[in-house]
Amino acid sequence: MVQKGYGATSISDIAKEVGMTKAGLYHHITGKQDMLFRILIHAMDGVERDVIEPAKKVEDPEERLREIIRLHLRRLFEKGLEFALLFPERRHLEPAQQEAVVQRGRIYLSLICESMRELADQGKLRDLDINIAAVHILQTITGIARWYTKDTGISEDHLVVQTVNFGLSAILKR
Amino acid sequence: MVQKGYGATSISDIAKEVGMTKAGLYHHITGKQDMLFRILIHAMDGVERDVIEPAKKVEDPEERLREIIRLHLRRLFEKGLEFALLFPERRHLEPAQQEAVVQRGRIYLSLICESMRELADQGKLRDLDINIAAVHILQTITGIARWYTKDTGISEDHLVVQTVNFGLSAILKR
DNA sequence: TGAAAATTTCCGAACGATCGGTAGGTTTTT
DNA sequence: AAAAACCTACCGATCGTTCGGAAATTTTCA
Repeated sequence: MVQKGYGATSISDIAKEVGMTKAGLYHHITGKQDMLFRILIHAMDGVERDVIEPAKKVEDPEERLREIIRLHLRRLFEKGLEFALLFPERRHLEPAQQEAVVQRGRIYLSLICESMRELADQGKLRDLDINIAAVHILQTITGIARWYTKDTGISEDHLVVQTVNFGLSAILKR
Repeated sequence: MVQKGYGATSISDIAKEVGMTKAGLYHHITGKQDMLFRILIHAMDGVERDVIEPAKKVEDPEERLREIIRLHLRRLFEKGLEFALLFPERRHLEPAQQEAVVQRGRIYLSLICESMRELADQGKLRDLDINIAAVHILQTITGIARWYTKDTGISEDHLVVQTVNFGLSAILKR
C-alpha cells in the first residue's frame, strides 16, 4: 500500500506478500478498509508513544521542539518511513474512521502549537502565525518520507541536524 | 484521481465525470497510464511557465526566492491545488515516464539551489546544507495542498505571506 | 501424561461486480 | 465526402468478499 497506494493494492497482493491466501488473510481482518484503519491507528499509537509522550517530559519549549523533530525522524528511519506515506490514504476510510485518525494527528499538532506559545511568552518567537508555522514544521518532517532514501548520499544524522535547525531557525528570533 | 488516487479511480469514473462513456474517452487517450502521464507533464509545463520562467527574471536572489514561493502558491490556489497532489501518483508510470516527470521537478529544485548559492556568496545565508533546505522549502509549499482549504479560516494572502517568511527565515542569517 | 474436544488458523473454490481495453457502427463536425 | 467524436456491446482478467471444510494448535479432562 505504501508503494502502490490503497486502490492499486489488492488483497491478493498483500496476502501473497505475507505468505497466505486471500481467504486466510480474511480470517484476521473484516475488510480492506478495516485493515487500513487498523494500520493507521497502530501507526498513530506508535507516534504517540515514541514521540509525543517522551517530548512532553522536556521542560524547555525550544528543546522540546527540537526533541519532537529528532524523535519523529528517528522513528521514521527505524520504522522505514512507511507510515508517514500511508497517512494520506485515510481518504479511503469512512468519514467516522477518518475523523478518528485525524483526531490523533491534532494531538500532535497541538503539542507543537503549545510549545510555540510558550516560546512566544518568553519573547523568543518571531512574529508569525503559530498555527501555520506548526503545520509547516510538521509537513517538513513528514515530507522527508516522500523523498529521502539512503542512496541520496545524505546520512540520517546529518538530515536530522539540518531539519531541526531549519525548523527552529524559521520560528526563532535572531 | 486527486480525490481517490490513481488506482482507486476507474476510467469509467473519469468518463462519467466529463460526460462521456469509457469508449468515448478512449478516443482521446491511449490508456490510463498515458492519461496520467499527460496530466503530469501538463502540470509541470504550467509550473515552468507560471513560476520558474517569471522568477528567473528577478535579479536579487532573496527576492527571487520569495517570488518563487509567491507564484507557486498563487498558482496552486488558482488551479485548485490539484496538481501538487497528483505528483506522487507518478509511481504508477513506467520508469521512463517517471524519469521524465522527475526530470522536470529537478529543474525547479536547481533554481532554488542556485538562488541559495547566490545568497551564500553575498554572505546572507545561514550555515546549512543547501540541497536539504531546498527540498524542505519545496515540501513546505507542496505540503500546503495537502491540508489547506478555505474553511480553515485562513486567507490565501495571509498564508502566502506566512509561508514566504517561514521559508526565508529558515535560511537567512539574522 | 495423553487422547479427545474445542478453537484457531488457513485454504480451495466460487460469487457477483467491476476493472482496463477493444471492435464496429452511428452521430456530429469540418 | 472526409474526418473526428462518440456510443453500444462486449472481452478476459481481476477485484473484494464469502463459504465449507481441512490442518494445526490449544484446551480440557480422565
